[in-house]
Amino acid sequence: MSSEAAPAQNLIHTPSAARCAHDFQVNCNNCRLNTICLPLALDIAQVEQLDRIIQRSRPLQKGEHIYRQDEDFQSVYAVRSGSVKGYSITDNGQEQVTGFYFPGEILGMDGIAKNRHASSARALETSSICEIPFDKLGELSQRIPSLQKHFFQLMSQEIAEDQQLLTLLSKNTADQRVAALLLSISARNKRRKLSAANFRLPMSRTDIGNYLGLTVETVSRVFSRVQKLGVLGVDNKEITIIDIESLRAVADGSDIA
Amino acid sequence: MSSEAAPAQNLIHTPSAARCAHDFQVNCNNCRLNTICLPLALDIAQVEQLDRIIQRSRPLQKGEHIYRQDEDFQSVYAVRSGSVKGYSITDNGQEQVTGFYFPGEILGMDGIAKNRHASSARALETSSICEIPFDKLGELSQRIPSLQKHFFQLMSQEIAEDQQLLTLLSKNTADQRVAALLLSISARNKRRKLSAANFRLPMSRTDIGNYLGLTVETVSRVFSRVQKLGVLGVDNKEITIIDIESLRAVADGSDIA
DNA sequence: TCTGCTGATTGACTCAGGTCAAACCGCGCC
DNA sequence: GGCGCGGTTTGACCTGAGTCAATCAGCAGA
Repeated sequence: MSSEAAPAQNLIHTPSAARCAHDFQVNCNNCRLNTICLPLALDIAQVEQLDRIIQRSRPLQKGEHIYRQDEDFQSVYAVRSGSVKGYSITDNGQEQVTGFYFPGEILGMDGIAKNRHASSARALETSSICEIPFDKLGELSQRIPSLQKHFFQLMSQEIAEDQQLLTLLSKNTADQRVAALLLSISARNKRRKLSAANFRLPMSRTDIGNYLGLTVETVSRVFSRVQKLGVLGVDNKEITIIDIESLRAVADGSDIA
Repeated sequence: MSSEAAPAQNLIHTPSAARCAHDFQVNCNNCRLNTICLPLALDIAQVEQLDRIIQRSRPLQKGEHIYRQDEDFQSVYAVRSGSVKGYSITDNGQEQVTGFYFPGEILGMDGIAKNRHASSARALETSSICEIPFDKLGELSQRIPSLQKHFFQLMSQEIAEDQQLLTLLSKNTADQRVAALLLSISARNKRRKLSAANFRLPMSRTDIGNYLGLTVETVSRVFSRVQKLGVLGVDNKEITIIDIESLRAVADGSDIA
């Protein structure tokens, strides 16, 4: 359902090729993310059926929107490469970051209920996205039980994760929240066979703070403090987890020695 | 999918009748909640198919569990009467209230992802519950597209609501949070054709605080303050919304005159 | 190279809500 | 009736994170 694009394939400057999926020579069967975003139980023929409904457009530039709040809901999306920020604008006009999405992850499922997107999503860096038209996915799910099950599971997972986040926000200190986010990103990197200890944060401090219910200043102070303790190396957006056990200790509030 | 039990039918003291659905003389077609928890598009025959898989057991007493965190996931549940508290226990042993469920509402969907309940649920008062075995629901959804769609929508709605709650917790003051909860309960009462202005809170102040990321003391102070302003009447758990416009003003932070 | 802009950091001060402690209330039970 | 207990309220005080402000670093464009 999503595949990391080969770097050499960036077709941004060939607009005639845009929206033509074949040019990307990518499909679910050869995508190295398919163990993450596809149900394991699908056979090759079924994956091909799914593949046929998926639309792969040109990569999005940093800041471009995938969908906007209140737009008609048509599709859910899988991140193939890059990263995405989900956010909504509240009645009184402030932004609330609702999530960060990395390769292999699905976004847009909050729009199904009302047939209108409940949030917006924009690329945090140049990103490739697979679009999955939801009505076609529904039809296909009628015929492939394991696909239906997979989507129920994906949505359930998002519910469970949001509830964990609620706990984080309502019970934990600034240090714990930031540590938990870093551990989450590290774990998601690991799942994609990337370094769990070394990564570049694609989002700004402001976005991190917004997501975690903190101000920029507090996020910045936490980074400084934890760096001083020798738990993290922080060089602007470049993060090195030096002592993951201590980071876990920070995350669950058991003060480090 | 759920029906408010006739009060006279309380069979708690006739254990032999427990687990025998017929004794409750209740089904989805005669349930006055069916416009809330069923997809509108189902015809009578389809509702009967659904009805056949639903299990209605004896009413639960206050404090009894519907399911427990980490138990095998088998079913989702609909509240027919009463009310339910969802909560989870974090790694470090504290309780986090994840939601309150009223008649017509569905709970347990966070267990689908891992096939294990991610939270626990217990009755806040004597309550009747419809149990919907999830594997059978999945099969039925294969045959009834509008039922599949309805469940996708229900889950999507829960995601969207959780994200609104995240915003509430990360951006709003204690006053705003409490006001928002009261407005939510009021609106849900209204949907069930009950009084939007007068109701009894089934949960404790502690639960409210836990749910909203506040302490009991703060919740209590907010109630006192808002009561003194003439916006609410508070008599222990009995709530009267005296001035709903002002309550809305409190909820969105625009201070009342 | 300089200039301007956006994002990150650091410090000083404030305050909303947490903590701790003491009443208080309603209710079931003896 | 009196007793005990869990839940609620209120007060006094404290603190973690927000606010405001200054500075700094990185980078794009002239």
